[in-house]
Amino acid sequence: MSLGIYGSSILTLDSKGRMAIPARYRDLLRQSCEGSIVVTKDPQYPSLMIYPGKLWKEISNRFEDLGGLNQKVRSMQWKILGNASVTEFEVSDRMILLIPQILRDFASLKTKDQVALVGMGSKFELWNLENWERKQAGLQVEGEDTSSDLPPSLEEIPL
Amino acid sequence: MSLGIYGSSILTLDSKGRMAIPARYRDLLRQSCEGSIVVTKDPQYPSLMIYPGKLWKEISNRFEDLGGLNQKVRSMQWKILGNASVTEFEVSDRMILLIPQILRDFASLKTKDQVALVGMGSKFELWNLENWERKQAGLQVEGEDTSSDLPPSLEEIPL
DNA sequence: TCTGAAGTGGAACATAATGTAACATTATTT
DNA sequence: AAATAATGTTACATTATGTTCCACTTCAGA
Repeated sequence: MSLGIYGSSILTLDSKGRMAIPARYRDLLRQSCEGSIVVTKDPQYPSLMIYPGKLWKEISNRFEDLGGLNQKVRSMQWKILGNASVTEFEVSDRMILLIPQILRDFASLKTKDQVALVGMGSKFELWNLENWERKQAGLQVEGEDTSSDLPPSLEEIPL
Repeated sequence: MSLGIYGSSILTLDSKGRMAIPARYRDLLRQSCEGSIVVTKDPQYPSLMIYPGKLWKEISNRFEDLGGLNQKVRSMQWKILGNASVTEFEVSDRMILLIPQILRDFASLKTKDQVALVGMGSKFELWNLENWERKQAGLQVEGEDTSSDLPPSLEEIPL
């Protein structure tokens, strides 16, 4: 069942690469993050996925259950599991999220720069603002990889 | 089953981009919005869709269930889910709706300007008045995108 | 142990969102 | 036709929110 996380916000990363989760999402997240939020790479586009802890557990388990003998599965596992950054939350927290430098580089997010945080139902995507606007306009962006057709076992995972 | 929301109204956005839902729709909405109303982009025309909460839950769940590994599905999710603005209502409320700036820009709605709110059965459309009049006259408007053919999984969703 | 870099936390500021009340216009009733 | 009620719009006051600044902590390597 969906968490009801929708809409996009323009935010700025501070000088250390942190951002505040917009207030309207905080209650929703407290109910579903189970104390943690996970940021990882998007497998197809130069953007980041932000999962509430509970959903992350489901999705990461699905990937692990697939085993590692299929090439495409394996590289998807590297991308999703191998880049995940877990942040612990106190319930009372103002929900400030540090995006590690490796992930900022991957998505072209610079400190003191504007980013787009996009609610996609039960998770967020985090985009460089310029790239997000290009995708909205139907254009391609540097670093996207939508070439490979995926095995059915992967297509079933509600990433 | 249809809600019976029909007809069009000419309204004006206030200086902050808000509008009051016309009184004649309010009772209908209270019965079907389940405490919330959702505004999002129209996928084909430069206008906005306004859904009562209950219908939004059905539609958004359909999109989320499709997963995110297909390109065309993903970009439709971006458009519909990623741009949705959820407004909570108290039952006794006067039903004033803030249209976020990103959505106003998309549909060319300026503050202190006239707009057309069009009842389409179970949802509304919100148009720049000039564009609405052009469409009534059978003309094209800037920002239309009716080109792309969609995968069957998307065509089935009663947007 | 010292030093520098990276991460964390609190408070203050500016701005945006929200709520309230009054006004003007339209519709309805007597 | 006049009076009353309902409705949409405007203006102002209040609250909430995101961002910045600065001080403090932690950790790794010299």
